[in-house]
Amino acid sequence: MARGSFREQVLLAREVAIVTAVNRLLGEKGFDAMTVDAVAAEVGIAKASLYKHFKSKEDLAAAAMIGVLDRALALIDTLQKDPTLDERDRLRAVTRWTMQGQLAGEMPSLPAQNSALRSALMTNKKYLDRLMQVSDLLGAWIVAGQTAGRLDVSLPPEVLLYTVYARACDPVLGVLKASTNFTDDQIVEMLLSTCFRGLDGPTRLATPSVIRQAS
Amino acid sequence: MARGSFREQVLLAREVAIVTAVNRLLGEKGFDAMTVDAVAAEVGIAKASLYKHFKSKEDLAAAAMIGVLDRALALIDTLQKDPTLDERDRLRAVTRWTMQGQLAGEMPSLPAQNSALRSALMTNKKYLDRLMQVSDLLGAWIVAGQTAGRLDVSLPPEVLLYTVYARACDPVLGVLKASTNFTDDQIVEMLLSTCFRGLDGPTRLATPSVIRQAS
DNA sequence: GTCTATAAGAGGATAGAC
DNA sequence: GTCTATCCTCTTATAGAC
Repeated sequence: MARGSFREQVLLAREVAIVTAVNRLLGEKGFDAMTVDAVAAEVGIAKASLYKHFKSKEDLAAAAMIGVLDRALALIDTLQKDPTLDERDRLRAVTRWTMQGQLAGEMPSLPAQNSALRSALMTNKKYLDRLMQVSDLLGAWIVAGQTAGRLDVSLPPEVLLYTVYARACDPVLGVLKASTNFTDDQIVEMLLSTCFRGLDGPTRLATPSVIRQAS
Repeated sequence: MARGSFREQVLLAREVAIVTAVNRLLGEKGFDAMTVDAVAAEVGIAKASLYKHFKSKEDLAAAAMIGVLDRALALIDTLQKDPTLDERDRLRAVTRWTMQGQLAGEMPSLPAQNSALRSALMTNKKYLDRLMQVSDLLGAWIVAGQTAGRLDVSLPPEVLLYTVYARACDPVLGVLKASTNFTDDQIVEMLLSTCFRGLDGPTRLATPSVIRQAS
């Protein structure tokens, strides 16, 4: 291994450390409340050094999001290969992973409102590529699950997809963790229940009059 | 009506105008992104004048939240009196109102993370009073609904309560509004379905093994 | 109570030496 | 690439005249 390669590895390790810190802080405080100073402090380097690796705060967040999507793609791939699971089981497993990550403080939560961050992400090819990959894969599961009658066919697939996505930033997780004595696992299983089975009791009512329409 | 009373009415009207503006901006941008300058501009007064009415930005947000809770209490009272509705219907109606308010941009969305705002709210007696009133009333409906088998009895009442609360800041509403052609009413009815009936298809699976535990 | 002007401080980003 | 020191902008909050 050449000397240049070693140096590169050191730099790569530093970037990994930066993204890890960003990931944690983004999960803990959200994008707005996270300061670049805090990231630099957690990594143990000067703020100016951060800007040699990433050109803006939005870039930092984008790197963290790309990491999450990469992990999601790896999980999806693993689930895809398990023949004992149907599509609903797989979607549930991804949702569970999402919730567990949030409770562990490793899931960067990006307010859907933020415009500066959103526009940065929407022009980030690496991010968009992975987001579309995830959406395509999950979307295929959803449609298959609906066809098999395991997922609600009266709802457009996008609605199911976005509902699953939203579990990554569901505030109920944090509120339950802070105000009750349930374990993380119990919280996750309960919210998986509200997500997939809903709040209704066992008495199923008539099919809702949801009207399908072009999206 | 005395002159002093007239002056007071003018001031009251001004405060109402301020809270209305805060409400709108809080719904549109959230607490962090809302600036006091923007509020002053929307009301049409100087920023310093704002601070004669409310002593801090947190106070502004608290006033808006109190207004929302007052409206919620009024709605709950109306629903309470309607004998044609069962508890689940009432909970659904409150959830629908919540979603409609968010889509109309009138529902201030407060990130559950924000500490400065949270601590300000937690020491605001008027806010806490109303929040507890709402929670008690909705909690009673939930327990009654569970007893009647209309709401999932395998979940603790708090989980149902917080899940309903979370619909006031569900990002799925905004995403669907921005990326599809569904009408507001369609979006609301679809998300009411995901909330109460869940994502599962008509084939109900075995009762989930959610373990009740002290909260 | 309303205004103009400004203090006070946080936070994103950069200059320039090494 | 890393550091220290600094700039600059934005935002909350207040001083002081009217």
